[in-house]
Amino acid sequence: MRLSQGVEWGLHCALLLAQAPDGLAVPRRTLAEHYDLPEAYLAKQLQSLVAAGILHAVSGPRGGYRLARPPAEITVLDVLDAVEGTADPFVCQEIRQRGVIPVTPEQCRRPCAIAAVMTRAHQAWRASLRAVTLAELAGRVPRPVREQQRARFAQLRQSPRRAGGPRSGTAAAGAAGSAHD
Amino acid sequence: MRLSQGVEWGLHCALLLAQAPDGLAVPRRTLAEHYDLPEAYLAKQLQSLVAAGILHAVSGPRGGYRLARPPAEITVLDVLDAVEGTADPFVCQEIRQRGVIPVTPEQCRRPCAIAAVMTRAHQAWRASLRAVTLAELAGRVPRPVREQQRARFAQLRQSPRRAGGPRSGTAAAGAAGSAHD
DNA sequence: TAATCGTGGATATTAAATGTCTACGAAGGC
DNA sequence: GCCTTCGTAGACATTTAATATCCACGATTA
Repeated sequence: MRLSQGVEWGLHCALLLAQAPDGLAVPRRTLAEHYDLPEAYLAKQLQSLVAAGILHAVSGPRGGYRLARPPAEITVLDVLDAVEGTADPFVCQEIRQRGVIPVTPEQCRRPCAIAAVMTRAHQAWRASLRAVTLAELAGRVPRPVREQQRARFAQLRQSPRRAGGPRSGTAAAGAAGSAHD
Repeated sequence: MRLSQGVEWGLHCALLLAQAPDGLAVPRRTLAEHYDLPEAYLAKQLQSLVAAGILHAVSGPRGGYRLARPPAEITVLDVLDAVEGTADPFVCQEIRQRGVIPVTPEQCRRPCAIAAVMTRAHQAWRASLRAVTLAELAGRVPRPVREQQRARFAQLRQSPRRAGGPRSGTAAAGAAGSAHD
């Protein structure tokens, strides 16, 4: 059992957008560069978040992605459900009914105890993720990291192209110990 | 994210063994027929349970599998860990450190909040599974199903071969509404 | 000694995750 | 109106894991 990469990508991108000023749209390329992710594949993951109503996509110049609602109203579970789906990782195949001597459907009115236990565990997992919002996560971002991001967003507002700034000029400064999250 | 079939197989087989009398060993073929599972692949899953110290394998004629310890001392989590491993389904790739402006390792002394949230959820999931033992699950098996199994185990003790009994003779009776779990 | 078992490894098959590419439509600036 | 910057949608290719099968081998018992 393993969660796809899209979960980490989606959570980090959503968390980054949660720290963007008001309604600023962040282009996909900027997000991809920020975390060194394949832009084309990231597009797929972000589409899921848009379809789920977590992100809002803006077309055209100065376009990009922004949160569809306040960070305090988006839980980690919301992002998980959008990227991974809401299905229980345990899929009961009812092998009780398949054997040499199959259980009759009447005896299966109540789902088998095993499936019940697995479902309860899944609910506990979901409840834990539902208890945390993007706003709370944003509050835990270290101050220096947050300020670095603020500068990045400012750049974005001024020059619509090459959101990371001139690559050659900032290479030295970037390697000197800047931070993001 | 999805759990492998082996989880359901392992849980059902362990639950069945939990209902077997004292130290009776149940051959793999019997288990496979009981749930209509591919015997060769089931062997792989059972090996994991043996390696984890949950099952004990007995070689030779009258051999098979039995629980390595009392059902009350085997939790659902034990089986899950044996079959699926104990790894967190969320693997943090620390994409914070990979971007155009990487976060310095010093700023990552504390694991990123996102990973922390995911880990906590995983712990909640595990705690939920750890709270249930095979003995408790066995107690929830319907009475008629349990008695059917008792008869099956008795057959096993008497005739070492063809644990399911003569296939042709029991076909009609088997379809008439017998039960197992 | 022969028959019944489980073990371990090699191998094939299938499904899903991962990643890329291209044509297209939407929206703003000139 | 036209062009550029964007996201969208779908068709692919690639990689990895799950699923499954098979066989030679050792252990055990009648």
